[in-house]
Amino acid sequence: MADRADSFFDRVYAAVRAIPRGRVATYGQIARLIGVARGARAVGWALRALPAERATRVPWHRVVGAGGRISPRAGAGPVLQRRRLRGEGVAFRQGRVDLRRHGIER
DNA sequence: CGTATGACGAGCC
DNA sequence: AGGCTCGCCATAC
Repeated sequence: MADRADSFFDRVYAAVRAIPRGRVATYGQIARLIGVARGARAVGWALRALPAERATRVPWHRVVGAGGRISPRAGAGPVLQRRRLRGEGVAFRQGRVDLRRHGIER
């Protein structure tokens, strides 16, 4: 079918949807997974373009910044993200996700 | 087509 | 440790 996974955004969404429940990936890892090694920033742009945070099937909350930090941004996103992750059993250490335990494999 | 923007990231001070 | 700058990438305008 026609090409839906051809655009950069869709490739990002596909990769994010592949993150297992209870685990997290960094923007940089997503970028690498879709073949754009230095496109971490663009990954963030793609997630930002998602419809309402609650009205998407893309588990955007499983994507965090390098080191496991939740990227600060306007709105209740960060709070919701942390809440959802904790709901999946993801452990935080000083405001940061413990990537050693919940990070995806590289 | 040039400039601005942003949910990044690594390096430097 | 914490904060700032610079480089990267894909869009928006």
